[in-house]
Amino acid sequence: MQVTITEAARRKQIIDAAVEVIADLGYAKTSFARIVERAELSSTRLISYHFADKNDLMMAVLISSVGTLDELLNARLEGLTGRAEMLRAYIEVRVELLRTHPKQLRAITEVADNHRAADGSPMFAPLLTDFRVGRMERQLRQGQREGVFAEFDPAVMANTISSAIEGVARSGLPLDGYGRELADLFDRATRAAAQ
Amino acid sequence: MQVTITEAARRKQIIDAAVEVIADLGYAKTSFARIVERAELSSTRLISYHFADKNDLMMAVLISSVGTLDELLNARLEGLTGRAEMLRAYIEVRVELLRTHPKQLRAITEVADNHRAADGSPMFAPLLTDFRVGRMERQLRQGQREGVFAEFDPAVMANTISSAIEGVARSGLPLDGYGRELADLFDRATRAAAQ
Amino acid sequence: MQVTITEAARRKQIIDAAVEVIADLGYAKTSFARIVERAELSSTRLISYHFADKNDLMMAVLISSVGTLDELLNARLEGLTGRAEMLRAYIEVRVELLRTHPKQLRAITEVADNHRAADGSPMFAPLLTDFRVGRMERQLRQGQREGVFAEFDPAVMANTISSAIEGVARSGLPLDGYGRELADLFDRATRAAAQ
Amino acid sequence: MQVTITEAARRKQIIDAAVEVIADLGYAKTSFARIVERAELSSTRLISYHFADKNDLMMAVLISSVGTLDELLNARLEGLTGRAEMLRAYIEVRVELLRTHPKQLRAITEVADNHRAADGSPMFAPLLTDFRVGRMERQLRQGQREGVFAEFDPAVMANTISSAIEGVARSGLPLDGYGRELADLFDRATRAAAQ
DNA sequence: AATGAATGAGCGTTCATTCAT
DNA sequence: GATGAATGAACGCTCATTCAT
Repeated sequence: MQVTITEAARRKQIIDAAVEVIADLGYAKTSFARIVERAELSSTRLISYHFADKNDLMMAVLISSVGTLDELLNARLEGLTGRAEMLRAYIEVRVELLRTHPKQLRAITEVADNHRAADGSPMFAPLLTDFRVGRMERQLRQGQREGVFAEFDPAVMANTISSAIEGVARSGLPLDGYGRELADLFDRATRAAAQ
Repeated sequence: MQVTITEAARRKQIIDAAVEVIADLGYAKTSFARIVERAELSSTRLISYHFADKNDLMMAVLISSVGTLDELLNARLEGLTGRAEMLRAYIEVRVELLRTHPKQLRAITEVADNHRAADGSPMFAPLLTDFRVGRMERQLRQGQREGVFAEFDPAVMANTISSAIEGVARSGLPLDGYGRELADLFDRATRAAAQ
Repeated sequence: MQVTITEAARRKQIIDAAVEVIADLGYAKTSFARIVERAELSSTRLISYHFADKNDLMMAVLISSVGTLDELLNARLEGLTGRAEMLRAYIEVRVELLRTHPKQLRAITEVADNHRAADGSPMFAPLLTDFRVGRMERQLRQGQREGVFAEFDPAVMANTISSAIEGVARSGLPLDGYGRELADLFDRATRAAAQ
Repeated sequence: MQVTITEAARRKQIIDAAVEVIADLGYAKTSFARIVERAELSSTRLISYHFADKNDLMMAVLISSVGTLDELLNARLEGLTGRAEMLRAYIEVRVELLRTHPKQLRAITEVADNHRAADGSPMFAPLLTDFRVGRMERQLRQGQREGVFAEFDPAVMANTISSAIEGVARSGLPLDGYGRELADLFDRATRAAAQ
């Protein structure tokens, strides 16, 4: 059961089509049939062949999209040292990703919000939230210790920043300037008084 | 043609069951069959009898939930005069509603985010967003004119506040103190320098 | 259970709406719901109240339409004596009815052709055909005895004339002149050689 | 994408069963369930697997039936040269087909007459009529130019012949001799005076 | 003379998945 | 590495009809 090059390419093709369908139609209207149309495959059988089940495919979509974006994000943030500087950069890059990778971002949200177990419990949302928010919370807490940031609940602040960024797409507002504006906003909200 | 008492009661029964199912299972897993189970009706036929189609039911769910919550919200905000005071109260009440009306709030989000036309375009989300955000944006703009609020983009700020509130549920954080913390956060982010 | 004026009026209202729906949508797409829309009634319940079942309504549609048209037809034919003259007039009037009563004619055809018992056997078609064709066949036979018509199978001729008239609507050809042309055609086909 | 042997056989099996059901029960009472019974398939799902939707199946029924019969018809008519001779042969063969292929003929009529778009407009009838009648009209017109046929409106005559043939089945009359009788009839109706 | 409320059965269609090559 | 063929279950929706006033 070795993974050949073709196998990997096929999986990527299917995942990419799934990302597009999810971004365009939303999770609820996404089906194997729609993905097959988008990827111009012969039948849904091919998806079942390469992925154990729908859950497996959705996980792959999530891993692929999150992986791609986190890699870009990390590349853009490396080398930054100051906490406030990092926060600003993080927000601006996240908003910038909306312009360069809107489909992946939509797909991540759709899958995380809507993919559930049979009993209705969300499968990926908690992990994803922990992943994103947990990291930021630690940064904020460290910044408070360093005296860069004011007193506030780091968990609430981290979650608020995360939600604010997710909310950018929903707003339909023009993206130019949005990142800077948002960075300014959270700078005011976090900055220690006598910086 | 005219709405009888029995008819209204049945509709309410179905809508309430729908709200619960949507809140518990999410929009994608909600079906007439699940609603029938929850409401202990005889068959899905009864839903089709009282609502033209799925779209009609979802609209009713939205109108019912938004109406209930907005009524409560307005009751709690009336009599407040200062812009900053109003903003604080708005945020705290919205968070408080999460404790008292979690199902309605979840249902609103689920339906607004996921109910779409056949081509995938959202049907209710834009209206709902305009409604909520537009009102707040006008308040912020007025506050800036009055010198209560600092310089910032009111559209971005309104959208950020709205997103932040919607993100509370997702966080899974304890609600006590969350409202106050969030109010403090946006107070710092909006307040004019000469406080 | 006396038949009041209102009762009769209501039945007529429903029958007329049914005729229109059948003519417009065809028998297969006709339902109580569509008739209710057309007649602007409150619910299908009203149809079930005035007619025992679908079969009863369809019978009423047929009786009403056939009755109306036969009355007109007979009025136009009375006083004619010559067999050939009568045949010509019959054909021309039948074609003329297409212009003045297209809906009734379509409804008759639709119901006669498509309304069936549960086992698929037609319910009205044979009677209607017998009624129309039988009468004409007797006229033709009499004309042959009188030496006005040539030798031909009267049953086949009667059925052919009937079919030809029914086929006018299907042709989509302009009606002016069609009746005369058809009358000429069957005059040539029936006329004795040395008239 | 490509049509396999099994696929073609299955489609044929379903189409043939559909033809029988339509011929026996009529279009309005035909459903996937009835076809499944006739073809002894496992479930209606199998029909949906092989045909995009009901419309697709009906089109296939029409194409299959019309194709089969036209092939037979053309084979029987080839080699004939005289216009009058051709007309006679055409009519007689069409009537003969009623004996050998009654189900296909009924199915064609049922589908053409009753299959409609959502708004009630017929989907196949106009094309089918044009196809059949148009061809005959051209033959008649040519015959007139050649002096074989008398003066008459070729469009009306073509439509009348077509209707007369369609009306044979409806008559319930014995078929032996019917074809010849009908051919004689239209021979008299079309033949030029100087025969 | 009419209505409100409800219903069982059936419709065509779509879902992700599986068997057998 | 891929496919053809098929499937059980569920979907939202419409049908004519009935019960109880």
